[in-house]
Order: sequence, then structure tokens, then C-alpha cells
Amino acid sequence: MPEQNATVPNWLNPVEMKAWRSYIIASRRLLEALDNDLEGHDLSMPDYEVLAALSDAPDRKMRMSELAEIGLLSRSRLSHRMKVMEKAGWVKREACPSDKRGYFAVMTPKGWKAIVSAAPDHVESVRLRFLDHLSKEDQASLFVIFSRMEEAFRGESSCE
Amino acid sequence: MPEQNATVPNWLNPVEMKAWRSYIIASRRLLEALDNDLEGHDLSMPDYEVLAALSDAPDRKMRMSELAEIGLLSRSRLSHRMKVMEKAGWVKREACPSDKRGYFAVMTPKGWKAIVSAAPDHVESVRLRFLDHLSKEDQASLFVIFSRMEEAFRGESSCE
DNA sequence: GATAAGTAGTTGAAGGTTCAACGTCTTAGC
DNA sequence: GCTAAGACGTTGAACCTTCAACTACTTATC
Repeated sequence: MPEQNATVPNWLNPVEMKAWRSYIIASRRLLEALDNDLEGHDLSMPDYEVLAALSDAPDRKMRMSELAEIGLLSRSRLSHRMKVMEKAGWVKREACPSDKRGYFAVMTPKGWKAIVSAAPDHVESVRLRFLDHLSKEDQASLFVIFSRMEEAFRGESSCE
Repeated sequence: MPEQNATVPNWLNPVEMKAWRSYIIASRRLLEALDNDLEGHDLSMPDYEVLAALSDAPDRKMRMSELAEIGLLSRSRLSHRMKVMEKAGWVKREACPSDKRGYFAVMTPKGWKAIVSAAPDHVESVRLRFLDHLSKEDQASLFVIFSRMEEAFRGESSCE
């Protein structure tokens, strides 16, 4: 974290500024658009991601804390969100026998139906809004860049 | 927006998946980190952007709607936010003489002091978290990619 | 110049997120 | 085995955002 830098500020030059502005604007619009595209399925992005993570897990169930980590959600947020999703009938909670503090989030058949119906559209939407703007080489270099960024954030806890 | 595609879904291949996942994760962490870095100045990203936009405007004032557009905020959100920022003493509102429906958001001296004190740290933070991971060529190609994306979103109203 | 349609901005309510505090259980150290 | 420290997950309150409705004004149309 930047603390007092006694030196004169190193303002962004035009190229840096353009890269930064275009990135920040497009990335917000992207998130917005993906969310909107999902609206037809009565899902928000966080809900979709929770369901997607569960659908890949063995028995379609997963410990709350693991789910929170994968979905980049705080424990508290997941907990609140689960209450809503449980009411919607997509998931339920199940006590963990081996650790009595813990719970599993378990996907219900209704949740499975919801994700199966939403997934093709969502993937299509990710293509349309994101991947289609990238050549094969772009994809590869974006991966390198953002993995590097992601790596740098590792250890900064966040989400809690 | 993806509607019924009668064909079999075109799932993401591994390269696409990696590009997408790394992007989505890093971009969220980036937003989080920038926000955290600003905390020391008692500012959130949206507040910072509002102040930054005002500080570039002639007389450091700007019509509410224009400010909303630049800051990618809905009118309603800006209105609510302004109430808070006004209470904090960073901005005030001023009736527009030529259009009696309208208002100007005007930056106060206190607001100016806040942005002047936060800006160097924020720029440093943008470098540290984003630009430093990019070579000159990366910056240029990111700009191309995200401008293209941004362009594609144009006309999708949103923020309203 | 009267009316209809549209724009600027605000509001309150509903819903979502964060934050700190808590109860419960597990683990490590002695 | 007792105790202290830590981890799991939830909760309520505060805060923030969204949404639809609204007032006030402007613009276009006839």
C-alpha cells in the first residue's frame, strides 16, 4: 500500500492513462452486461458462480468456507446470500458430521436445473462480451498478464 | 443478449477458460485493492472518481448528469452519494441559472484538499497494482482490446 | 400559447454488502 | 485433560445501491 512518498508524484503519462481508463471503463461495463444477460434466468453473477462452483464439486456439495473462497465472497456475504438462495430452493445446508462447526452447501435438483438452463447462455454471453474481442494471441497474453496480477494479490487476504 | 440458441452449447476450451478466469479474478482483486489503498484518505473509489472529475472541470463544477455519465454512476446513485459527500464538506450543490431543473455539483476547497492529498497515493496504487504488471507493449495492446470492448458496449445505456 | 412528451434530479423503499461481535466447536500447548 | 487460541459460520446494524415513482422544468408539435 502506498504510504507517504516524499518525492514528487509520478503522474500517469498519456499511454498509461489511456490503458488504465479504457480498462476500468470496459471492465465495469462487462460486469454489468454479464449480470444483465443473466437476468432472464433470475440469477445474479454471484449466485451463478456459487451454483457453478457447486455443480463442479463432488456430490454437488461443498463446505461453506471453501465455497466462499472460490466465489471470492466473504463468509458473511455468502451466509446472507445462501439464506436467499435456500429460500429460492436452489441450495440447502447440511451439517458436517466430521466438524460440528461446519456446514455443507448442497445443490438441490432445482438448483441444478437452474444452472443447466443458464450456463449455455452465460457462456455465450462471456464469448460475446469478452472473448470475441480477443484473438488467440490476445487470450494467451491476457492470461499471462492477469495471472501475474492475480499472483501479486495472493496473500492480501481480502474477502474477510 | 443471448437468447435461445437451439444449437449445442459452445463451451469454453481450456485456453479461453484460463483467460476468462484469470481476468475475472484479477479484475475483482484489483478493484478491491484500489479501494483499500484509498481507505487511508477516507475515500471510496466512486467518491474519488467524482472528485477527480470535478477537479478537471472548469471552475471545478459540473452538471449532475454529466458527472454521473463520466463516473459511470446512475443519476440516483450520484444523487444519494452527493448527499453524503456534501455532508462531508467536499462538494456542494448550486442551482443552474439557465436550466431551472438542473444543478451543478461544485467542489469545495475542502474537497480540493482531499483530492490533492489522495491523488499521488492513488496513482501510485494504480501503478503498483496494475501498470507495473504491463510492459509498454502490453499497455498499448490492452488499450486496443479494451477500447474495442468499450466501443461494443456503447449504446447499451446501462447506468440508468 | 396549450398540450404532450421528454429531461434533470430527488426520493423512499427494498434489497444487497460490510463490519464487528458472537456462539460453537476444534486444535495446540502445557 | 485443561486451557487458550483459533476456525466455522451466523447475526444485526449500518451503509450502499437499485428501482420505480415523483416534482419541476423544458422542448416540440400543433
